[in-house]
Amino acid sequence: MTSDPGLRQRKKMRTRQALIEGALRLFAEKGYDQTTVAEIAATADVATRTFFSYFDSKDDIVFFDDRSRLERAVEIIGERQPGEPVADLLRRVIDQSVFADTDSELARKVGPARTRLIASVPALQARELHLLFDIQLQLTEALHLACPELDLVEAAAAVGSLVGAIKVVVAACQKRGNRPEQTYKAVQRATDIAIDGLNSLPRPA
Amino acid sequence: MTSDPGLRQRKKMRTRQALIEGALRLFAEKGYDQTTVAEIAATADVATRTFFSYFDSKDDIVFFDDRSRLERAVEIIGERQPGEPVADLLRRVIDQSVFADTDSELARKVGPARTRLIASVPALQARELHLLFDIQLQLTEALHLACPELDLVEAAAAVGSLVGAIKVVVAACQKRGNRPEQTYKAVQRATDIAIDGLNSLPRPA
DNA sequence: TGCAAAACGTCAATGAATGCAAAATTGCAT
DNA sequence: ATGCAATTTTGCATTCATTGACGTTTTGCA
Repeated sequence: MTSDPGLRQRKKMRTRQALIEGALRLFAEKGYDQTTVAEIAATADVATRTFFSYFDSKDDIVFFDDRSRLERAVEIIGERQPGEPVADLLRRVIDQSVFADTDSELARKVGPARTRLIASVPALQARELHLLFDIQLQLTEALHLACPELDLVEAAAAVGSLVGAIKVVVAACQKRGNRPEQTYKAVQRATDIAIDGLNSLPRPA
Repeated sequence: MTSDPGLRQRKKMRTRQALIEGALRLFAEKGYDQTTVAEIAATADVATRTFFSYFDSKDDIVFFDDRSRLERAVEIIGERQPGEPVADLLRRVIDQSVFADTDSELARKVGPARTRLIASVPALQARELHLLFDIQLQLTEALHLACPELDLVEAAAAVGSLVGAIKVVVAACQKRGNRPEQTYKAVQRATDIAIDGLNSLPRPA
């Protein structure tokens, strides 16, 4: 399958790619709300209707690589070393699927611009949170499978606690306008807090 | 201000209430997607256009009491007893603002039906997650203010970790079709895990 | 080459959301 | 009670995402 994309598939890939690049370029140039689906379709020389056979909605196109990120994460969980502590495993998941650039050069190219875009468009924020939520449910299943010592509730709590801590911390950093480096440190701190628990926080003087 | 709503305000309140009740009734009867804003407006005897001066969007009306829940939560955080452990404080916040019914009888009346509705409509799920995210940022600020021993990152991690664990656990329970009672127990467990940290989870055999 | 499936495009319709200016209501002062 | 000013409500037009139905074109394969 990977060896034989076939003309048909290759063509679809190219169109898909063209739509993504066109969309992100337009979003950057004119803003998300000011860009219509028709315009996006035009950049790839397809009909407006066709756009919707590639993406379910206008906002979907911004998250084109979510699926591959999730797959990588599930893969990492599946490769858990027997006896490896859950905390260690999840640390690796975060590092390699959230921070690592996806294989595609495309993802690398748009990375920071996309982050800014999402942060500035409420509709995209909502979409991202929804996708992330779904991802967490799938990670929960994967974790439950890979760690027989965890019941489903424990797996869900582990995933939710870690991802939740990171997500809110990142948002708080962005809101305050932190540099990426500081934000990265904050993520490490958030991870530690989730792993060590709220009781590990500093006590009142 | 509470003593003198004035005819104008009272009328607005009644219209608002009528819109909410009409909308939720229609959503329950015909489903969310099958209900148009025009129909909702009709149940309250106002023009379609007027709906949008009461709510920013069709999905907004489902979350009519979010604001008051948030306000209660912030209030509770503000009343923190000096020296009270963060974990205890946040436990109370969860109990009293998430589970407790809001003051309004309306919220109580629609409670369970609304939960089912949101779970079944993707657009509402996304909206809920977005609102919840925003709420978490505000709780982070409140917590940071009430607990000087916590820096902003720590406060954000605390809120995100706890809320994240609970949210994912609840979803996992619903997905599996658990009874409300089991789900409630699972929330307690999720809370404990967030507070004690992922390292408190059972180790592999 | 020729057929069946897959993809694309055209057309039309629905419905959310918004801007605008006119019409109706209400609060308040005279 | 009357009238003015502020606030709301409304009707209307418009834009745009999204979807369904259906005919046309391409591509894969026998």
